[in-house]
Amino acid sequence: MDADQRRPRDGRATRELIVTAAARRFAAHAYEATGLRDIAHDVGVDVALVHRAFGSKERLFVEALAHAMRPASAIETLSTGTGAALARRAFEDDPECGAVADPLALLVRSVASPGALPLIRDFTATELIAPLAERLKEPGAARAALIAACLVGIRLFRDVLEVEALGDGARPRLEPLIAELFDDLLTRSIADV
Amino acid sequence: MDADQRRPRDGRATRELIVTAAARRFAAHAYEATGLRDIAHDVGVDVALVHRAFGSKERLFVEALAHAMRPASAIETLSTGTGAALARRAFEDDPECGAVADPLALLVRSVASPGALPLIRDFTATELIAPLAERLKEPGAARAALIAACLVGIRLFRDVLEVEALGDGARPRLEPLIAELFDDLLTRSIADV
DNA sequence: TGGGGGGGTCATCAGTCGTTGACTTACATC
DNA sequence: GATGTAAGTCAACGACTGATGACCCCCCCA
Repeated sequence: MDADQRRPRDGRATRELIVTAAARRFAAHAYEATGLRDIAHDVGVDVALVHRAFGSKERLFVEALAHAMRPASAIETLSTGTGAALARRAFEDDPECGAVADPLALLVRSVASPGALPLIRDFTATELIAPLAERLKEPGAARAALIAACLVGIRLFRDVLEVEALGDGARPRLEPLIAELFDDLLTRSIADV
Repeated sequence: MDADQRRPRDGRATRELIVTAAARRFAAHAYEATGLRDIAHDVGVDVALVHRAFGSKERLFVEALAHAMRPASAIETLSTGTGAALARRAFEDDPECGAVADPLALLVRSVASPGALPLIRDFTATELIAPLAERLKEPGAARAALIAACLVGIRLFRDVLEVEALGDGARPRLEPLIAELFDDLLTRSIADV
C-alpha cells in the first residue's frame, strides 16, 4: 500500500499486523491455499520475517485462530445465546469481531485441510464445544457438538459451497426455522438409551 | 501386492481399478492430501499412467465422485428416506455402496479443498440438492439444502474432527433426536417472508 | 559516540506436486 | 511372423511450497 513511508521497526506491532493478516487470509481461503508469501505481501514484509516471527506456518495458524477468538464474545454468543442468536450466526459473521476474522469462518474454511486438521480438532474440542457444553443442560457436550456441527455445516454450504438455496434471499424464511431447530436442540429432553 | 504375476494389459480394467482406488483415497483423506502417486501405488502402476488415463487430477476426482454415486441408492436414500433413514446416514456410510466409497464421505473430506471446491460445488448443486429438492414439499430446495448441510456438518464433526461427543457411544441417544430434527425439516410448514 | 541486539532482507535450499514427452513392451490383427 | 496400436514405464521439468542461515542496518543504551 503506502510504499515509501517506512513502518517503524516495532516487533510487537508487526507481529500483530502479521497475525491479523493471517487470520483474514485463512478465513477467506483455506489453510493450504494460503501461502506465507501472501501474508507477508499483505503486511509488506519479507516471507522470512513471517516465518521467523512464529516459527512455522502451523504456529501462525493457531495464533491466528486464537487471535480471532480474542474478542471473546464469539464463544460468548454461542454459549449464552438463544436459538435465535445462534441462527443468526448461521447467516453472518459475529459483528463483535470487527477487524479480526470470525473464528467460525476461519474454522469453516480450513476444516479438512490436512495441515490444519489437528489444530482445528484441538481448537474445536477445547475452545468451542467444552465451554459451550458446560452451560447447557445434560447431556451438554452432545447438544453443544450437535449445534456446532449444524452451524458449521450450514455456513459451509453458504459461504464455501455457495449453495443458492441457502443464500441471502432465503434468509427471512429460514432463519426463524433454524432458530426453532436450535431451541429444540438446546432444551428438548434427550431420552436415556 | 502380488509382485511377480503381471496384470493383463487391459485398459478398461485398470481404469476401473484406478478410479476405485482414487475414490477410496479421496474418501479417506482430503483432495489436496491425496497425491496421484499414492493412487498409482495402490493400483501398482506408474503415476504417468494414472495421469494420462484421466487427463488431470481434477478429472479423476469428478470421475471418482461419479463412480461412488453409481450404486444410485446413495441419493435414493437421501431423497425418499424418512428422517430416521437420514439420521442413519449421519452415523454410517451407505451400506449399499459396498466396495466403493460413500459419496458423502468423499464430499465431507474434500469440501473446502481449494482444488476440489468448484467440482464439489457443482456436484452438490446438481447431484445432491436438486434431485432431493424435487421430491420435497415447497420450498424443496431450502429443505434439501438445510438437511444436506446438517448431515455434512455432523459427519464432518464425527469423521474428520473426531468430536468425542458425537462418537459411536452417543449414537443411541442422538440418532432418534436427529431423526426427529430431520422429520421436522422435511414436513414442518415454512412461513412466507 | 560507538557498540550491540534485534528487526528486516536476501538468496537459496530441499522437497513435493501435477504434468509431459520420449521410450519400451505386450497384444491383436492380417 | 511382421506390424500397428494401445498399455505402461521412465526420467525429468517447472512451479511452488515452507524453511534456513548469512547478512544488513536502524535504534537504543552506555
